[in-house]
Amino acid sequence: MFSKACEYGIKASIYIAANSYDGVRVSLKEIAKEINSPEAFTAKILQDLVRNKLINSVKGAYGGFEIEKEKISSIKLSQIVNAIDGDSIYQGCGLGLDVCDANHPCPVHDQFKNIRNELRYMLEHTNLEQLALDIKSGASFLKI
Amino acid sequence: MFSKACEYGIKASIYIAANSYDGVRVSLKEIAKEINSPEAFTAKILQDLVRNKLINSVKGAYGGFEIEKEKISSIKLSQIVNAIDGDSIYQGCGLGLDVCDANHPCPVHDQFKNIRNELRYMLEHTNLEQLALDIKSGASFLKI
DNA sequence: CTTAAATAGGATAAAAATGTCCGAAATAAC
DNA sequence: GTTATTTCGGACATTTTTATCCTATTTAAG
Repeated sequence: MFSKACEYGIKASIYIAANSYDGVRVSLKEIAKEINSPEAFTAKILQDLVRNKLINSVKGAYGGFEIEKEKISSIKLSQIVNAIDGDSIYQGCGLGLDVCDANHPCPVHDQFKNIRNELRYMLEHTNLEQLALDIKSGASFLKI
Repeated sequence: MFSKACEYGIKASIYIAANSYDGVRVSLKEIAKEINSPEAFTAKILQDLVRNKLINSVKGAYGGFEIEKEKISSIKLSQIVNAIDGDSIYQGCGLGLDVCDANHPCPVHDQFKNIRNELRYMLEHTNLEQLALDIKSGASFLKI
């Protein structure tokens, strides 16, 4: 469904959010360990999220990544997916046609429209706070 | 959502079904042209579908690909997707966890469960006949 | 039997995604 | 100021996906 990069990006964001909730800044090393991802590759993805202003980074000793507390509940999964994978998951035709709309539908246009819309709705209405709280309470997991 | 291979496989199957409906066998060359796909790559995918007994092939002059008429309505999209991309689209965790179930859910387990189930239901309940008839009537398109 | 047309399948190539390495820059602590 | 720590960013490497090429095999037609 998502690229590996996007999976790592989502998990990293949730981990950062869960810690920022307690005012704790976390390092790349810690993030990669806690979400079980390759460190250097994760660094690239975090850079991307920083450039998209979804997370903040602080260089140097005692630096790391964080999200402003007030912002945590306003960041939607869709923003993370969009920053990393783009919008092809919403926009694109299920069978890869360049043009695919009601006037010129691919064979599965209608069937996919529903599913894509639900996926879009879900991603646009799920925010980092919900997900971070479940991690903090132990109701959900980022690895194994 | 699907791999290119799977997109080509679905489109090719629909094109073959639409022609088999009229008792016409079609060649690789014709298929690739009509679904706008690279010929040699499409050949590999068709071989795969033949090995999975979803379509039949006939070698030699006047050969090509076809689907038994009675079988067209019984072939579900899910069978084609399964033959090419495997079942990761149904089974896999949305965030790539090796283990992700109700007891040990990833942060988006519940949200994805619904969407994956709807996708699965749709693929398991959409058959080649429906899709082929729309192509024949001009209600849907395989290219451009 | 010969020829032309077609799929089968192995080997190879190109492109994209994933992953690694290393030096530069920034920052806190001493 | 020096040092240790940490992100940034460019270059490179590996793996997977996508795509191509070429030969063998099969089959209908003449």
